[in-house]
Amino acid sequence: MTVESDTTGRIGSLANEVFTGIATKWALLIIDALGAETLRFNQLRAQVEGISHKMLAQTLRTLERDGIVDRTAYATVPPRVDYNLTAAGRELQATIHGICQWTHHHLDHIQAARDRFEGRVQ
Amino acid sequence: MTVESDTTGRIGSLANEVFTGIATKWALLIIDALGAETLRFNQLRAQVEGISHKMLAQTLRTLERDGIVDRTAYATVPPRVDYNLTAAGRELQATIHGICQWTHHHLDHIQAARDRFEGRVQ
DNA sequence: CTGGATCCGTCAGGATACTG
DNA sequence: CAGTATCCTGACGGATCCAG
Repeated sequence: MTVESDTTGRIGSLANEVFTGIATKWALLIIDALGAETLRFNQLRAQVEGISHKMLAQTLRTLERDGIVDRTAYATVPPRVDYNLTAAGRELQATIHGICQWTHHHLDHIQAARDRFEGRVQ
Repeated sequence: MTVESDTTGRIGSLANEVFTGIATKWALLIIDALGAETLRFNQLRAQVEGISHKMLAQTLRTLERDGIVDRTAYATVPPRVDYNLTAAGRELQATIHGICQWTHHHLDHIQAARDRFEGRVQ
């Protein structure tokens, strides 16, 4: 429905690009973590299990660019930067949180499915 | 409950492993596609834009193993295999569909945020 | 038509060091 | 503390061929 805009930008490719950006382990975990409260860089690093310094910075940058995460830097020393979700980001977080909840609630179910699968494949 | 399975007893690692499996572009798109209707292999291939033969088969396998996707093969010739979501899978699909919807609804918002960001970074 | 198996290039992403 | 830049390895994932 009315997808073709101009010569340069196909909306479809933008959608794919954006989706590719958030359909990532780290992006999803970061967004979910920010759902609870505003966090600073190293607080996020501690909260998102196993994420590296580089990936956190990199992912936060694209999330900020796409208007999902809001970044506010204070000119203090040492510097202090707060990250929180934008209005759009909070909407997204609500659904993402559902995935995390689902994973948590179905762990035993999944374990059983795996055992069944293993026996099935011999 | 049902945590004490292996020597390590790390339920956290299972959760992380499962989450890593579904927090993927292809997995999310496949699950969302199956939300609408039962689909066959090549129907899925056509529906999930840009997915390769290999990744479709591979992702479907792990989704089946984790009890998210149900696979039913008919012993006909040529063979015919139907994929659909399990009960747990449908729960998951509901939240995943929210992400797809979000992406679709916020495209203009994102585009504006990008433009703003570009100007901001000089 | 479904779905392995193999080869192979690309790049995501970790480790490290450096700046403000 | 926050963020960037560089190097380098492993795996993700595409293309292709083979099988039931």
